[in-house]
Amino acid sequence: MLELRLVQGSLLKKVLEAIRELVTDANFDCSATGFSLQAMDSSHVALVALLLRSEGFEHYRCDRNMSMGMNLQNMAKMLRCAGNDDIITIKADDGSDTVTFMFESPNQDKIADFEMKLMDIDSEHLGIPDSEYQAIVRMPSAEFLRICKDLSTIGDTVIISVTKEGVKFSTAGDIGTANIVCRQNKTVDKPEDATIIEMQEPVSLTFALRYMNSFTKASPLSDQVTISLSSELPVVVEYKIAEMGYIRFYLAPKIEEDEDMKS
Amino acid sequence: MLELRLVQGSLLKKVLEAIRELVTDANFDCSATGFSLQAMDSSHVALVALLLRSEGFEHYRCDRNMSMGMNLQNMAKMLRCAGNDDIITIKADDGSDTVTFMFESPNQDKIADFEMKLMDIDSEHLGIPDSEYQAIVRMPSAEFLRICKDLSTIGDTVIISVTKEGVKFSTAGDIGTANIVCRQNKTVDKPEDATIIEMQEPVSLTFALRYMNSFTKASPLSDQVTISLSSELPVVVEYKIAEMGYIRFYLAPKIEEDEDMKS
DNA sequence: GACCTGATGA
DNA sequence: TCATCAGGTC
Repeated sequence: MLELRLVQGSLLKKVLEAIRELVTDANFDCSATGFSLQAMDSSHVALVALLLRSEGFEHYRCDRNMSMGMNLQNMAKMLRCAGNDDIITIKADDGSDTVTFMFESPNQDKIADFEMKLMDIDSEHLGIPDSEYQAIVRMPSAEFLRICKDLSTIGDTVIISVTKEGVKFSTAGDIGTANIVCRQNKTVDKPEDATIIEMQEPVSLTFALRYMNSFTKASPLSDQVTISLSSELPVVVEYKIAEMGYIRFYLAPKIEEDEDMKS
Repeated sequence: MLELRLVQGSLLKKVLEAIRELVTDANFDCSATGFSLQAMDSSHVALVALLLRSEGFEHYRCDRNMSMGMNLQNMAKMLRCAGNDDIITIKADDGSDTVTFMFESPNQDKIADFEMKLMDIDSEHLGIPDSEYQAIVRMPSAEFLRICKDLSTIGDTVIISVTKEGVKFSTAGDIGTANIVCRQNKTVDKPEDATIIEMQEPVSLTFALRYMNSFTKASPLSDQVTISLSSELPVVVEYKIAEMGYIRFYLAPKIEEDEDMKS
C-alpha cells in the first residue's frame, strides 16, 4: 500500500511539465527514502533524475518498495486537472496495476480522484556516481532560460566556458556568432539573483541547445539553477525543489570532432 | 573604427522591428553626423529614411564614413537577444566584413556580443529635397495606427483629405465604405494627444493601405506621427525618435486613374 | 475588451 | 517547423 500526500500539489504539476517533453514513459520508484524517477529521454541522449524526499510529504506511507511505470504525458494530463492550490495524494494498492491521484481543493469543497493504468517499463537504473566537477555555476534560472532561448535563434549548440571571472555561453550559426558572459555576482539584493562560480579549473564544453532548452522547462520549480561541468562527464543541470529534493538533467558534451564534420 | 554606444538600447530594437518588415537588406551609413539608413522596400514602392544623430549616443566614434550592408531580419534577431534595459554598442573595425553588437545589462553582470556578417548591397542613395507641403497633419501615432488597421478591414486604399477643420481618412471595398474624420484639437490635456493641422491648401490623396500599415509598425517609437501631404509628392509619414532623430516613410500617391481601372 | 507575444500540439 | 491557443498587457 502506498499513500503519499503532498500539500503543495503544484510542485508535482510543475515536475511533470518539466519532464514530460523529454521523457515519454518512466518508472516512478517509491521507497522509504522518497519518490524518485530516473529515465533517459526518448532519443537516449539525456537523462533525468528526480527525487522528492519522503520528509517533504505531509503524509508518506510506502509499505514496501514499488516501481510504477507511467506514461508521463498521460500523468501530466491528469495533474493538469488539479488546481494549483490543491493537495495531491498519490495512492496505489500492492500488486495493483493502477495508480490513483486524488486532488483536494484547499477548502475541501472539491475532491477529485483520477485513476491511471500503470505500464511495464524496462528500467535501466544507472548508478550515478557523485563526481567532483571542475566547475559549478549557480545562477538565476530565468537568466539561464533566456540565454538558451536567445542563443537558439543563432545556433544549434552552446559552448559553456567557465573561468574564475564568469561563465560564457557561445554559439555560432549562419547569420553570425554570439557570446554571453555572466560575471560572478554574490553581492546582490536578493539571493535568488546571485551568480556564483565555484571553479577548480577552467572548463569549456559544447552541448546541443535543443536539450538545454528542454531542461529549462524546469525553471518554474526554482529561482536558481546549478550547472556542474567537467571534461569527459555529462553536464548536470539541477533545479532544487524546495524542502523536497531536486530534478537533475544530465547531458553528454559534444565531442569536438562533431564541429568539423558538419557541413 | 566605429563604436556607437546607445544607453537606451530599446530604441534600436524598436527601430528594427519598425523597418524589418518593409526592407530586407539595407546599408547603414555612419558619419560624424550620425547613424542613418535609406532604403526602398522590397517592391520598390516605399522608401524608408532613418536618422539617429550622433549627439543621441552616449559615445559616438566614427573615424571615417562607413556604409555597412546588413540583413535587417538577421539584425533584428540579434537585437531581440538584448534586454529592453540593456545598453547597446555597435562596433566595426575599418575594412572588416562584420559588425558586432554588444549588449550590457544595466547592472553590468551580463555582457553579450553578437557578431554579424556584413553584405554588399547596391545602394541608391537618393537626395530627398526638403519640400513645402500643402498640408501637415500631426496626430497621436496610436490613433493613426488604429485608423489604418480599421480601414484595412474594409478596403485596400485610403484617401487622406485635409481641410482646415480636420483630416478625413476614407476607404471603399466590397462590403461598403468608411470615413473617419479627425478634427484639429490643440487644447488637450496631454500634448501627445493633440491633433494639429497646418494647411496651405486643401489636399486629397490616395495611398495603398498595405504600406501605411507597415509604416505604423514604428508607432512604439513615438506618441505622435506627422503626415506631410502634397499633390504630386510622396507622402511623408514621420515618427520622431526622442533626442535622436526620426524614421520617415515615403510613399507615392496612387493616381486617380487607378481607381477607375480596378474592376 | 482587444491586441500582441509566448507557448504548445500536430 | 508551422499553425493554433492562452495569458499578459494596454
